[in-house]
Amino acid sequence: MKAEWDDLKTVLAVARGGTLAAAAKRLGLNYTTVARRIQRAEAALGVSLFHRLPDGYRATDVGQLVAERAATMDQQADGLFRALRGRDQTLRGRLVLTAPQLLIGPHVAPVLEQFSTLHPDVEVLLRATNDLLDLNRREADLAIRISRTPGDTLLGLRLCEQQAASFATPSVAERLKDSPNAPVDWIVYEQSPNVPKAALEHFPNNRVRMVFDDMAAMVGAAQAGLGVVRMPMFLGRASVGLQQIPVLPPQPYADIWVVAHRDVWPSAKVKAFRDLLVPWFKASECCFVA
Amino acid sequence: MKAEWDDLKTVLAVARGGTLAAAAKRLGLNYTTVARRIQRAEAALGVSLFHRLPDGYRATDVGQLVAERAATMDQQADGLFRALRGRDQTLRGRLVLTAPQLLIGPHVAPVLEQFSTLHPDVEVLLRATNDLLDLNRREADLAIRISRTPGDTLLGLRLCEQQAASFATPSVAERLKDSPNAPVDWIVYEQSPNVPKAALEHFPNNRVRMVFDDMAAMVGAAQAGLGVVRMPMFLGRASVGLQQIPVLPPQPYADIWVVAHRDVWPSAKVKAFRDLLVPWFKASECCFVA
DNA sequence: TATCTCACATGCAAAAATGCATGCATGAAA
DNA sequence: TTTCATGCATGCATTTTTGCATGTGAGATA
Repeated sequence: MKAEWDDLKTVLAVARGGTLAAAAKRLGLNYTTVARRIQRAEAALGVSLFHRLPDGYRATDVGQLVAERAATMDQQADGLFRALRGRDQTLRGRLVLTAPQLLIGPHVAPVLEQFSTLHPDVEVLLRATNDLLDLNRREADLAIRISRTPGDTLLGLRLCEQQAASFATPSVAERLKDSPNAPVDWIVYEQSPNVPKAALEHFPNNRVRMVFDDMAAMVGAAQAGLGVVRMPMFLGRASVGLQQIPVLPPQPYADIWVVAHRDVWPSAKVKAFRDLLVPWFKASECCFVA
Repeated sequence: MKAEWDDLKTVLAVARGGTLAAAAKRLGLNYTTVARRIQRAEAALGVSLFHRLPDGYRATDVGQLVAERAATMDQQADGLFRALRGRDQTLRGRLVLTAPQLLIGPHVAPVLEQFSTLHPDVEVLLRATNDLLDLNRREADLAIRISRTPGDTLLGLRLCEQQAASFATPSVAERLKDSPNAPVDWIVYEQSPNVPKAALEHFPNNRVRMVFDDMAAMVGAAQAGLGVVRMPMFLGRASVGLQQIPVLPPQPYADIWVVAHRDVWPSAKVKAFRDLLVPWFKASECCFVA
């Protein structure tokens, strides 16, 4: 009959995670604690909320109902925390950023250094991932994304346009120049697993040699001389041992955006970071296009 | 960075109550605990939520914001708990009723006895008050009310119509009969502090002798011979030492309703109680009208 | 069949939250 | 002025909650 809201939150986490361990991880608790909170909630409500299965907890009908309501409470709480971050005008405390791994080294790190020098009391936490972290759930305050759409509830600024081209080792380039009709070996990205159409114009003899699901690995494969990779200009130029080859003429690629939830956008820390990021990318625009 | 939802709930309670003690009472906690939760919330959010004033806690702007969001979370939680009660099909556990004090003795108690005999595993908690308990907030499952409107989000059944009339002691009645033109002394209710208009037709010589804010006290005053009281038929008839007098002919009075929140309405316990209550009032309708 | 992993239950010790008693400040009443 | 009531802060003992270590059972793998 006592602490109820936190128990509801716990029920939601277990319903979402499917196991005690997953829920505990998300909540930052030990799974034992989660198990006991579920027990307590069930005792307090007088109903069973989960089926105990060998491979985890599955919500009962009632559990589902509770989880749904708790989910809307969760949205409210998220909205509140976002609003609080948004009106935070201090330049102290933590700022959570996320950016694609491959963009960070060459083009974000310098901004990070500037920022931390200018605002030494801000602790920057950088999540380097291609996953789209949920800015609604405050998984990050600010995201740098390579994408054609900034999002729905999000605000964004386009940092710069981008182009993609074909890159390979000098030896591969040499071979291509010597025998233009020899087949071109491609290493392609899982999400667009075909030879780019524009390549077919001048080099009709193409074939897919490998399909990768990770761009960093593709860079490595290209560096090892396994074939040609279509990648953003900035990446090919920043990868030692690779050079642009004329198989694929420079073509439009998804732009680079900085986005944040509209609630969080006005926060001083977020604004301060944007204020460094935007001119930096404007200045280095030439790295991204031919 | 840990337990947050319960702290939000606490912030809401303090913002509503104005003092730690009031919030603690509502939450069923010691006020010390409430104070510490507020501290914790302020530390976690890094902002001040309340002004510490000599006469209590007053929310800051941010505190207000937090309280508002927490209020909508609270509504969600209430909705959830109501939904859970509504789908509870057991005839065990607690059932919370509320009814006007004066109606309980003569006309609700017999139903209570029937009910507890039929369903011995249900623990009935009766809140005897004229306050309109908030059925949205689950202050009661089921309410018996004397009112012209069942409410907005509530469902209701009209148990019976009612009439009011004038009552006094036999000696007062005697005096009236002997000298019809002598002034009639009224004890009136604060909420309609005038002599009923219908009384003026046959007895033009009326005056307000006293104004009371409590109907039970008015019954007592009438029994002590202080004057004439307009009251519901059932009450006058059930009060020893009082008799109906012809000053005020029977006139319509607010009906008696049984109401519950629409979410809670289908609960087995609520339904079982209604199923006894409705026929009982139908059978005793004659007590309420002339 | 033996072994490994995963998910969970349970007992116990550490950590945290809670309640109580006491003391202080303010404003109202005697 | 003194006294009382209200509202809150703080120190300390108790209760509750939490985390860790260990053990169990189901299913996959060798």
